[in-house]
Amino acid sequence: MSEKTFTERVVEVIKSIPHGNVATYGQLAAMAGNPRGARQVVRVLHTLWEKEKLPWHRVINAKGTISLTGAGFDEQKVLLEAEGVAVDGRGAVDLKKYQWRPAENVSA
DNA sequence: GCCATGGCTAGTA
DNA sequence: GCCATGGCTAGTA
Repeated sequence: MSEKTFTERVVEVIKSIPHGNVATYGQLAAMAGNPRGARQVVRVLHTLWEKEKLPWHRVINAKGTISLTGAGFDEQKVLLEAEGVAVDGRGAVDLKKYQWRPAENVSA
């Protein structure tokens, strides 16, 4: 059988985060089939973002803030703001406003 | 062993 | 602030 691995599903789900939206590590893990796989989402981003051209900047933590520090923090903030996502000085994003909610996007 | 989490607790104001 | 959690990439033999 050629079942996709959890990692492959994580890659796909990250790729489908819409422009101008954000998703949390745990949310992506759940969408990929494992609600407890947040750490794996972290690993996928860390190791595959370049090779898979992942929109890594659209992934933030469950508190709704940027998890990166230093230069990475600044870059993520800039990339998000460039696509219309407001980020405050602490790196906080309004999840109510910008979190990706696939179900809401289903055409009526 | 590694990783950019997440959720809950204790301790302070 | 602490610690349980999950799946595996990179590098050597």
